[in-house]
Amino acid sequence: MQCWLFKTEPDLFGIEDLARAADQTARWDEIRNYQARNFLRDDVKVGDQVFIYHSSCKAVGIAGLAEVVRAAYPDPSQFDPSHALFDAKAVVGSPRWFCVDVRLRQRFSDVIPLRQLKAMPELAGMTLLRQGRLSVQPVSDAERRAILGIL
DNA sequence: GCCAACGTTGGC
DNA sequence: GCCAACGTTGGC
Repeated sequence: MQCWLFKTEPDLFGIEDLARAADQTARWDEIRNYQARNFLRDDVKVGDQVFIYHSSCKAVGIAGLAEVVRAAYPDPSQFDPSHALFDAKAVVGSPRWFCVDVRLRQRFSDVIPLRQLKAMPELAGMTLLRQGRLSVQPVSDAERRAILGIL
């Protein structure tokens, strides 16, 4: 079992939306970054755990935990001309962008603030803290335990 | 709103 | 393949 961190802007889609979704399950789509895409397409598997991270908002940090319930499939938004992220270069049968489905497992009573994560020596090497802009990223076992240990 | 860091595009 | 210009992310 691999663990991941997925970023999202809660003003657009946050953990509250995931909690309200049917079966608390939602498509994790609209990823348009190749490094993130490659992780989604090649490495994210059913049963993997996912920390849900809220960015660009008031309470920046980790909001909860989800689980992958469907592995990579073509992101439909790339083929939809009315969609803001429509990709004219994407070809059905040879898609560029992928998505997965996740189900909520646990909504943390409080968002774990980014500030607190930054202060933890165990997380000093974490991708989140080292690489600014990556919306799908692996979390090591030690990092996962350190984060869950906060709860 | 600012701005640093990083990714993408496109001319050559 | 280089690199300048431009666009986006995302914390503050």
